[in-house]
Order: sequence, then structure tokens, then C-alpha cells
Amino acid sequence: MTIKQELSNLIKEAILKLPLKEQDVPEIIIEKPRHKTHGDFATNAAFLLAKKLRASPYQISNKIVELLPTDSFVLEKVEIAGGGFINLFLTPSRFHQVLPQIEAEDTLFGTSKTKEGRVLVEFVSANPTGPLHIGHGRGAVYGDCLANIMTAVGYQVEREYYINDVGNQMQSLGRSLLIRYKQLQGDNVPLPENAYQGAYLIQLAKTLPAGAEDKGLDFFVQLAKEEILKEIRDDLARLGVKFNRWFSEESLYASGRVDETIRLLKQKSYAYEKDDAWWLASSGFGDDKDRVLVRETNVPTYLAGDIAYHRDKYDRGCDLLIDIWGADHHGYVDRMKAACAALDHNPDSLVILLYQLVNLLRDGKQVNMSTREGEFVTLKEVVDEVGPDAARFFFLMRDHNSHLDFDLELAKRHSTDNPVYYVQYAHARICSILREAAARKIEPLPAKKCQLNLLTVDNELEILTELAALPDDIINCANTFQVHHLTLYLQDLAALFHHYYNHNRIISQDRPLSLARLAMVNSIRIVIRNVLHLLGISAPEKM
RNA sequence: GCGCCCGUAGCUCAGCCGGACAGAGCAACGGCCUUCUAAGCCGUGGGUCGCAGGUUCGAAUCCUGCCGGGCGUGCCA
Repeated sequence: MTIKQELSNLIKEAILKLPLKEQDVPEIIIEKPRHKTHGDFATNAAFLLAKKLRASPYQISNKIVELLPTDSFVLEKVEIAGGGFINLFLTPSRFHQVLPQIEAEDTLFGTSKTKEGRVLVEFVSANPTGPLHIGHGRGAVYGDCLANIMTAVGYQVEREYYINDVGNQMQSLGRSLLIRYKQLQGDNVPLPENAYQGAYLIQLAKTLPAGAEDKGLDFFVQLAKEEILKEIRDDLARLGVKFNRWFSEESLYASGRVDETIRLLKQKSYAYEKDDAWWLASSGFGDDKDRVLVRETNVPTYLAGDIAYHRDKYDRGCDLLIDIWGADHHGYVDRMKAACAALDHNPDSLVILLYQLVNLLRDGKQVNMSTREGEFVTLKEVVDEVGPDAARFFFLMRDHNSHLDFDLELAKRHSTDNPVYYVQYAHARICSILREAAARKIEPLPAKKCQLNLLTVDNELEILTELAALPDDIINCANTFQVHHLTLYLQDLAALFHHYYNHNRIISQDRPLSLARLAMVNSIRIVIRNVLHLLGISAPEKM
């Protein structure tokens, strides 16, 4: 049980003795106050009860405090302040308990089994018509990390990439490659404006032997698709982004799942015919207007395929579908949710998370990212320049709803202002201390055998609080889908450690003290490493 | 026009299911290396939380309107 859960239970038991019925007890929120003088934790429970009990928060707080157990090993002191806040001060020994726990759970510390169910995270899903750009990188890392977090709280998680390998774009891609090939053969064929302009097709065309044009357009389509997909897989692998499955849109057509889904919608009368096309009655489910499912040419739209795909995910037994899209697709959210509702699925079981655009900067100045003529900065270029660790950390630093400035020079800098190094350095520093202890023949003891009551100086208890907060923080991330809290958590923890290191000797002549401090520092190491791994970032032992 | 996101210190942002004096990093200025990694630490200054109303015992946080920035608004994918 986490400290917060423990405190929450204590408060709740007291409230029930007020007396109050179970259903009238508000959700007890235990928060960490901004100021130390307000306790290690605090709750505003009395404010929430004031109306119901027709008493002032101050009076209610007094009653609650009277009803708290006096023989608790957790609470050292309880105060009422700020007109009704209950400020809770913990015994040092409660803080110390976290160290043996971290040691015992080791790589699992921070994880919990608080959630259950099958979650499918679909992300990236970029069209295989060109290299991934930096925006895809943000979505990739966000999705990968969110999947890690969902796994860490107990969900059974699958990660998928939906390949849009159907439609005009693939034909256009094949034609573009064919033209590039002909140009290389000396033919003076112009590349149409609507063709794919990127230089990557020239590179690919160069690998083709003479006479390749005899193999027909379809050969070029398939080749371009496969080669580009291979590059995409390589780029994502380089970034440490993992998928369980690459789901081909084409396979949905081949298996008849698209037609079947359209038939089903017709049966339910959620699809109707108008102007020689078939429409989804999505406006009945909150969309602005109805959407075409099957064109007057009798070819299904992208939407039809995507609905079949989502239906497939549900049919495979997933309880929660998470889609991660770039913000430029937000206009698509309502129709997708409408489609799921039309298929009798609870719209809340489809969560669509949008991430905002990435601004690429170099020393504070915007890097030109014109997508015209394919002149964008590719993900590969960025990862090659700053490395996967820095790239991932930077992509994860901000709320996905906020625009992200990605400064290439900052990401490479080896100094305090670069948060990646700041955090990794804390980890390496601790490893170095542990090596030094070994060199001095100081054999570390398990935390429970150390005199942990020696850990009460400076910010030691603050560090322990921070360590203990991790499981709750991860659960919070899973609930809100806000991954960036973990990068902030790491920066806070690293700052606490660096401060501590600069003001206190860990290894000293005082052996019991050294052992206790080594135990604490080792727990910090475990926690930093675990969180970095959740973020998919390495935890170097030397820097 | 309509829809979504953002608007907090010079810069980049956190805080936003309402709560106690609004936080951090960077930048600026000034300190700290014969002792476990100075890729570090300490100190100083810096804010009408875009504007105007409303709800509330209490609003950066909720509601309405406005202003500014970004994105979207295909029988493309």
C-alpha cells in the first residue's frame, strides 16, 4: 500500500465515525502541500463535507482529528490550518520503510496491478509513402511510452501500426518511382506536381536494374511500399519503438472484413444510399455531418477501412482502444467515435489522443520544415544527430496537448540545461559512488539491516517521499495519459539527489551512517533506472 | 464561418476533476572543485496567471464572451 492510500484510509475511517454513511464520504484527496510547514501531506476533506454537515471546515477538521487513531505508527503529528486543512506529519520510520520495499521489488518497483483489461494502442500508422518526419517521432515515442505505462499498471497491452497500403496514394507512389526510374534511364519524363517529390525515390530507383519498367506498375508500387516500410521499421527500431503487430489495411480487404463491416452498418440502418454513394449516418452520433463510406465509383473510402479495422480490434477482445494521432487529424475524431457507437461500442472505450505539432529549432531559431518537395527534416536525421535517448526525452517532456519546441543544439549539449544528461548523470554518479564503496571494501547491507533512523538530515526525508510517490504517479499517468509527468518526476528526483550529494558525504568514517546512506542512494538509483526504462531511455552507469 | 489545441517570470514550460503566500529550468548577476563524477551545487533579482464578466466561503484552475497564436474543416489517406 502506498503512503497516500494508507493516509486516505485513516482519514476515511475517521470520517465514517463522525458518523457518516459510506456513500456520503467524499473522495479523499491526499496531496503533497507546496510548503513544508503544511505537513508532509494534507487533505481538504473537511471543506468537502462542510455543506453536508452544516458546520465550518474548521470544526469538522477538529472532529476528524479527534477520531484519528492515536497509536498509529504512521502519523507523528496532525495540525489544522488554513481554515480547515488537515496537515499530516509522518513519522520518519514510515518514510524509511520505502527503502526495503524498493530493494525487494527492484525492477518492479513503481509498477502495480491496479488495472485490468486488454488495451490496444495504435500509433504512428504513417502512410508508407515516404520517410517518417519529426512529428511522427513524437507520436511514436509518446505511444511507445504510454504503452509501457499502461503495462506497468496492470493492463494487458498490444501495440499496433496500421499500414495504409490501399488507395490512390499507393498507385501514385508507384508511378512516382517509375518516373524517377525512367528519368535515370535518360527519359525526359517530367514528374507531375501531385507526385511524390522526395529524393528518397531517386535513391531507390538507382538500385533498379535496366529493363525494370517491363515488370509493370504494380512491381513499382510493391517495391516502393516495401522499401519505405523497411526504412520506417528501421527508424522506429533505432528510436526503441516497439510494435507487436503491423496491421495491413490491404489484409482487411483481402479477408472481406471491409465489405462485411459495410454490410453490417447497412443492416443496422446506419448506412444509407444517396447520390450514388453509401453514407454513414454519423451525425446521429455527434459528428457534424454524415460521411461517405463507399464512393460513387463503388470504391470504399479510407474511413470504411478504418471502421473495419476498429471493429477488428474489438472483435479480438480488446476492452480499451487507444489511438494516437497528430493534431492535424482532429477533424476525424468525431466520425471515428460515431462509427464505433454505430457498431454498439461504448464511445468511451475508444480514446483518441492527439499530439500537437513539433517545432524544430536550432539554437532557438526555427528550422525550415517545408513539406513541399519533400524537404522536411526526417526523424532519422534528428535521431542521428542527437541520439535516441535525447530524442525520446525531448519528445516526452511536454504534455501531448501542447506544442513542442525541439531544440537540436540543446538536446546535444552536455550540461545542466539539458535535462536528459542531468537525469542520466545522477544515475551515473550514484553508480560511481557504489563502485567507490566497493573499492573501499564497504559491503552494502540490505536496507532493512541498516540503521535507517540515521536518515533524517537535510532533504533525506524529502527524497524518501519522492521515491515513495512513484507508484501513485505512474497510476496517475495511466489515468490521464499524461506521460510528461514522468520526465518532470525524474528531473525533480535528480535535483534532490544532486543537492544531497553536494551537501552530504555518503561514504564516511561513520560506518553505520555510510551503510544507511548507501542504501538510500541505491534506492534512488533503482528508481531513476526504472523510470528511464519506462520512458525507453538508457540508464548509463558511467558518463 | 465552424471545430480542436495553446496563451502563467525576458525565454521554454509545470501547476488546471477549485483550496493555504503561483513553481521549475534556462538566460542575467555573484559564489563553491587537495575529500564519493563541477555533465554538479548554493545565493540574488524577476509574475496585472491574455482581457472582461459570472459561479463560489475560495478561481491560474469551472462557465460565458472577446483578443492573440497554431491546426483542421475532401466521395485524399
